[in-house]
Amino acid sequence: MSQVIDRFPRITSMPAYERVAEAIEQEIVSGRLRPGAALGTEAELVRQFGVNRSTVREGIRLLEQGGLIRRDASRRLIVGLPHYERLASRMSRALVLHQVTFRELWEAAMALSLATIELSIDRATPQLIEALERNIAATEAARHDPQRVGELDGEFHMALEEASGNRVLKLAREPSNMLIYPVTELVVRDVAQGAERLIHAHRMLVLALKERDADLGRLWTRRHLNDWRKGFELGGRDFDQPVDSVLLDARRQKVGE
Amino acid sequence: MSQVIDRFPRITSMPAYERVAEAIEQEIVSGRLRPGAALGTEAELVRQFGVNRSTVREGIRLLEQGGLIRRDASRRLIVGLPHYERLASRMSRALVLHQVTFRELWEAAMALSLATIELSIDRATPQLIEALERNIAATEAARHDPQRVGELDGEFHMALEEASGNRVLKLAREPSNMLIYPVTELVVRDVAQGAERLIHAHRMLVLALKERDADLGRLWTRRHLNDWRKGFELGGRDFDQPVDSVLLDARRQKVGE
DNA sequence: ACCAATTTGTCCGTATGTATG
DNA sequence: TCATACATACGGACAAATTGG
Repeated sequence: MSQVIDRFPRITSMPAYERVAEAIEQEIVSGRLRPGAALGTEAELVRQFGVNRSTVREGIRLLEQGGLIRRDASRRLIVGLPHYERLASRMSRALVLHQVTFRELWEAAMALSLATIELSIDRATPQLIEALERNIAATEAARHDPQRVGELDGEFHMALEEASGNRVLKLAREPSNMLIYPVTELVVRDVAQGAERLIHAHRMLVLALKERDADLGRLWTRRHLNDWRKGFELGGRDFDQPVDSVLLDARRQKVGE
Repeated sequence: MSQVIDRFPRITSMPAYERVAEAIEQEIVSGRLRPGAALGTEAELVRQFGVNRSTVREGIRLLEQGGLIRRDASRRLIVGLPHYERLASRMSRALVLHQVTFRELWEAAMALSLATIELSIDRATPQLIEALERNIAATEAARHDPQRVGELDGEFHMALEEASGNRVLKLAREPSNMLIYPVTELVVRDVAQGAERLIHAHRMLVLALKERDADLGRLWTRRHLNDWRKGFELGGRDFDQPVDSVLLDARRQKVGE
């Protein structure tokens, strides 16, 4: 047995099903195949690549999982546009497997929330502010239902990210969100006045949007997240503890992936 | 044909290969199968699941793509730990397909860079500061080689993210980085004094780390990124133009994925 | 270093359920 | 309603690579 560390992947090693996947992927990322375009039947791919159906099918599975290709209602292959949520779900799963801590999640959420509110203050439309106010009203109505409050809080911040007009920011936040919001429910449940403090913070954030007051937005973003952290620690939880896979399981059941 | 929108996915619809993949995934994310653990041979999985080998293989391909399982040197299946870079690569590919603009990338990079420098100032070790200084020295030596300057700039910020001690932040930035740094080379090439300004900014960032001066760190992070933006626009490029797939192709060739 | 057993990669043929026209 | 096309799934087969004696 050789002790030498391989520097190069052996050139003969790439199986046919990987090459099939890569060939199709190249066509898509290069733009020659647009999202929504039909990829042809398996039989056609068999003919084009000159490999067996089983091989084509394995290659298809590789891309199918990443969302790069998918099947329409009649199970025909079409080029797909990888959806944010799907990728975010994989990211948060990776975060859990890497045992990141709640502190890391919280720090990242703070940075991204501050950027989100700043951009939203510049770009928020009346329609969006109205949607946020409806969300606050719904949260007030559900203030005694921690689970619903947690859900509505997630929707509030999702709408805020939408308002920022920055999809990169939204995508960067999503993995953290998927792990943080399930805990919000617990925080609201544990802390007396938790729901009220959350609602008030949301109100002040909307006020900041209306007045286009960036300082106010930053202030209440910080307070809102600090409240979350205090609630987290008041519940006897360790801020430097790795995110538990239990959280991910709960989240995945809701998403229904 | 029914015009009714389906409310529920039909329960019989999940193909056997998907159920195979999901069953294995559950074992992994729940922690019952640890990264590095052997998954058994295909024949064993055929026996356990009671399906055909082709079906097992298709299910395996689904997980293989996400990095959740991989093959060791002898092509046996083992549980893998999805690597950041792999996911970041898919994320940036999705960003390109969604035609995000350089403005969106830049705004996200700004938010994350500011957070990174703040945390790094709290947590940077002497070893790390030394590594950053070596990087600056190397950049000075290569100041007339735009490509090398671009690479070293990427390494500088990567090290800075490492110093922040926050993997979520690092992961959130990586997709933007993969699209931004290839352009840094062009910016340095176009702008006279580009390399000098870059080097000076890096020096001031290291100074901020040494003095533990957060204000200084934020100031020069902003200046550094504003420089990048000015250079981008001086090159006649449109800041609100979608990221071109050409960039991704160039990047993917370097990574060699 | 050779040999036998195991395992993966690939291929072939066929049957079945389902969607489309 | 019927016929066709297609994806899904199965069983079997063989070559190449790898392992372990």
